[in-house]
Formats: sequence, structure tokens, C-alpha cells
Amino acid sequence: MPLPASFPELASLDLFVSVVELGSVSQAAAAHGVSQPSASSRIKHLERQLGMRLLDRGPTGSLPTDAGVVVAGWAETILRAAHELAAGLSAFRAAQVGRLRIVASFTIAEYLLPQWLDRFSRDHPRDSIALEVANSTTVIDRLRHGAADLGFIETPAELDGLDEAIVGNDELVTVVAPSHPWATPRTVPVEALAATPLVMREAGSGTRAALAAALRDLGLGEPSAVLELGSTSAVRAAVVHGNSPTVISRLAVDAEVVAGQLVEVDVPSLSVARELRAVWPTGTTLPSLASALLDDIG
Amino acid sequence: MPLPASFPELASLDLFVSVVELGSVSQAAAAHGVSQPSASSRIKHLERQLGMRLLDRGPTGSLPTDAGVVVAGWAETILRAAHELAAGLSAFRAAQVGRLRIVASFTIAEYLLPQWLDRFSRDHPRDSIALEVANSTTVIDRLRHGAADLGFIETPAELDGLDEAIVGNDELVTVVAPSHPWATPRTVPVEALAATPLVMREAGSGTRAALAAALRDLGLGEPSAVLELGSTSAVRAAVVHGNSPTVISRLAVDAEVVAGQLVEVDVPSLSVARELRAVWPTGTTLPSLASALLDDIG
DNA sequence: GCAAAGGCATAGAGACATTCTATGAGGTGA
DNA sequence: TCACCTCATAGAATGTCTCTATGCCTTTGC
Repeated sequence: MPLPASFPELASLDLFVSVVELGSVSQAAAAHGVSQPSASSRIKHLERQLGMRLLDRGPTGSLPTDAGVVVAGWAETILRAAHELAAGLSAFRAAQVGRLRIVASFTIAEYLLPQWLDRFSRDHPRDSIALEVANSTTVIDRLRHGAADLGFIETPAELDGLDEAIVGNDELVTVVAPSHPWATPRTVPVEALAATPLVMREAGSGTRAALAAALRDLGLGEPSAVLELGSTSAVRAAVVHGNSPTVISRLAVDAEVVAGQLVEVDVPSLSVARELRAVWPTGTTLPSLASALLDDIG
Repeated sequence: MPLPASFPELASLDLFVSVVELGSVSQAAAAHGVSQPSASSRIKHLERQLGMRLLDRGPTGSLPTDAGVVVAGWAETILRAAHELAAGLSAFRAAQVGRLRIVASFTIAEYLLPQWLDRFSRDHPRDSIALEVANSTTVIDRLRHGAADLGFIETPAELDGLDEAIVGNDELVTVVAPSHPWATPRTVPVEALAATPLVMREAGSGTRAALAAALRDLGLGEPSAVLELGSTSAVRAAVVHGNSPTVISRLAVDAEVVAGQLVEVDVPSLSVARELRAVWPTGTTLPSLASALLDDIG
């Protein structure tokens, strides 16, 4: 579902929030490196777009109206997410010059690293981080070959020659759309789950392998797929708008569950928990930046 | 802290996410109502801005690269927040034609209503909602005079003639910047808190009144202000970048605390909890849309 | 009182970006 | 092999956004 065509630009919201924080259009303009008239006109444009006055302008500065305060609050949520993307990107881009080379699995890179890096980059503004995203096998491979300093994985694997530290937890949960029959009892026997075709990632994904292993341990067969999709987003969207369950990382659907777009279904006796761990080569002293990052996370 | 100057536009991220979801640039272009070359050029521009290839283009469509999958995940977080703003705005704007008139206090309108409304508008796409933001007294006043159908407040008040339902909880918490002396023990006696000048909202705000009442109950004096600011955002920013504590709604600082920008400090024997409640006029049947919204929330 | 300083709005010109239509090239499937 | 779908390119027109220069207003300090 695309955003409305007249949705305000990120830059305008950013500018407006700065006006609210700094108390004047001029100062906000300076903070953003644009001229005062330009800022003034952009704020006016924003007010026209939203159809409401956001600022009370006076000779001593500008204060937000009631509506302005509320809109600024909403805008800050967007900007917070934007800063996380920027933090992740700068790590991505620093691939060549990074002083701390991180390699992380998809789930961690998508849902946890941006927050960690955003925070870390505030504490260490001069240090660049390089980020590579890969599957667990590749993560371990990179560390063993000295191509990365610090790795993050979510699967327990053979870790010869690597030290590790647990930095969080994740588990697979079963979710359905609110209209799905399972949504009302909010519980379903594992046999029924195993017998129901699911929306899934393609074969080979870690999530799918973990589910298959758990079902096998219970003496049940392979899960079958009603739909195989190549990205977590796609799976999520298919479950929200469709009529099939999926089994997916809790991290990936937390926001949707809180917002009520998805319902988590309890499946007694099916438990697929994974510890999220940082790993690094044994023997080498962990670079000081890496220690600092781990301290930050913990 | 403004966003980097070259940060991608919201519209481009939106378009890119659509490409990932729909599997082709052409289809995404159609979904956004622009021509295919325009979409193609915007995606290319996005790739140049980010300095990485996001899509593998082929004659059968386009699939995201590894980097593309990760960036799409980050972008979705931003877009989710943007949709919430859009939902709040459309309620704001519908002031004249709304079929369900809501009046809510600041905190609830800022931090909870957008999620509720975003979800509600998906379930009831044809129904418009009007939203007014006001303090608790005004909320009650509007309901008594029939100027609104449903209200949300966070203070227990005299509610003669109004029915109510509890829809959530909030409490005041004490927070400081990570560099503040209180951040390390993470606890401070209430006497020390009462004796320390705080960053505060202006006199008259509900938060400030609740804190003053709690301290009075403990036989302590009025809290003093090192800085008085007119919006929650401003208070938050002052605490993050300054050296003074504040006592503030947990809802308002949850994201900062999780991200490590702020540290929550335990203050034994100081507890200021508030129930968030929906209120509506007694006797009148609650409009069906209002019931539906309350069901959604619960 | 009066000047100085800071704040915001307006006007006009110029640079820049973005859009569209039309077209071409490449691969897939019937 | 033909029809269809994919995406990329070219060129022109449109529009938007920026900047500098200026004016008016209020508050502050002498």
C-alpha cells in the first residue's frame, strides 16, 4: 500500500522537528544548512500539505501549535527509524575503510544491528564500521579467514576456533492473520500445524531448517509450503493479507503482533528458541572497538 | 541532529519496497501511479545515493540483492511510522465530516492513537474519524456537550455522567542521560530526586502536577525546574543532550531507553502510575464504530 | 525614546531535478 | 518463431526549489 501522493517529504518533517526543538525557523535553517527563506517556505508548504497550522510565529521565534506538537511527535517516530537506516547504511558503505568489520546474519542485521550501530555511532562518532550481511556459514567463514573482526549469528554451530558471547534471544513463533480460524483460540496442536501448508521462505533458509528439525524431533513430517517466498517481508505480507499461517522469527513480526496485524498462536510442545550470539576468532585479542560495541549492547 | 543531506526520499523508499514486494519495477510504477521509466530512474537514483546495488534486474522482473533485502527491511520500519502519521493526520483533517469523533489527551494521541487508528482504518476503510487533541478537562467537557463520541484520558477524574473502560497503562519514570551520575547505580533515593532541579514541562501540565502530588504525599516539597519546556520532545531532547534528569511518561521515552540514549533510574517508594481510559457519555449507546474501535484496541 | 539585533515573510531570478512519451534491446513462453 | 513482458535510454517540457536582497515587526539594552 503506497503512501498518499501528497505525503510530506522526510526533509520537511526533519526540518519541522528541528524548529520545534530549537524554537525558531532561523536556527533550524542553520542547523540544516539551508537559508532561512528556504526553510520558511518549506514549513509553509508543509502546513499547506497537511491542511493545518503547525507553528505560531512571533518576533521571538516560533512555537508549535497544539496540532504541531502532536505532528512533531509522530514525525519523530519516522525520523528515529530513518536514523537507524542511516546508521546501517553508513556501516554498509564503509566496507572498504572500516576499522571494525562486522559480519552478521540477516535477521540480526535487519532487526537489531541498526539500533546497536545508531547508539554506537553516537558514542564513537569518529570510528567507521563495515557491515556485511550473510548466512551463518559465511559469517563463520569470514571470521576464520580474518576477513571480519566480529560476527553475529543466530544458530548454534560448530564453533571451533571461535569465542562467543550471547547477546540476545530469538525464537520461532507461529502467526496468522486475525481473520484466520486459529486466531480465536490462539492455540493449535503441533500435529495440526505440521499438517497445514504454510507460507515459507525458500528451502535452505535457516528458519525453515530449524522448523523442520523441530518437527522431526517430535516424530512429525516435513512442513509443506502453500507459498514459498524469498524474503521475510514477503512472507509477512502474505500472511497478513492471506489465509495461511507461517512460522517465523519473533523479531521479524513483533511490530505486527503489537499492532494487531498478526496474531501469535501458541503451539504447545513446539519450541524453537535460538540464542543470538556474537562470535570472534579465538586467540586474537578482540579489537577495542569490538569490545566497546559488545559493552554497548550488553 | 538532522538527517544526512543525501538521505533518500520517502517516496523512493516506498517505491523500492513496492518493487521488492511486487517483483518488478513496472508493477511498482503502476501501483504508485507513475510511468515505468520514472520509477526506473528513481530506483537507479536511489542506488547511486546509497552507493550500492539494490536490485538484480532481469527480463522476468527484478529481485532484491542481499543488500536490497536488508535495506528494504529498514525502509519498511520507516514506512510503517509514516503510515501511522498518515492515519493520525487523516483523523485530524476529518474534523468536519468524521463519523466517529474522538477527543484524546496529548500523550495518548501522540504515542498510542496512531497505531490504533492505522489498524482501525484498515478494518474500516470507508469510515472517517475525527480527532481532536486536548487536555483531560477539555476531553470530558467535549463528551458532556456531545461534541465528541469517544474520549481518551490518562488521569482519574470525576467522571459523573461518563462510562469508562481501561485501555492501557502508563507511569512516570525518572530518566537521565547515560553520562549522568545516576546512570551507573541506576537508582536514587526519592529525597535526592526531590532536591534536584529537573527538566520539566511548564507548570500546569498533567505530568508535572502528578509528580508534585506524589512528592507531597511523601512529605517532600515541590520539585524545582532547571529548565521549563513546552513540549515533551523538547524535554526529551534537553535530557538526552544535557545534564539534568526529568520525570516523564514511560510511553514518551520508551524508544530512547531501549536505544540506550536515556537511562531509566529506579526511585524506590516513588510510584506514579496512571491508567489510560476510554470514556464516553453514559446513557447514549456507544456508536457502533466506537465499539469496534474499542474492540480493536482490546 | 532610540538604536541594535533577531525573527519571519516576500519577490524575483536562476539552477536543478523530475516527469513524460517514444523507442530499443533483451529474454521467456506458447 | 512470434508475441509479450521485462528494463533502459533519449530528449523535451515542466515544475520545483534554491538563493540573495529586502522590508517589517518585536524585544532588548542603553
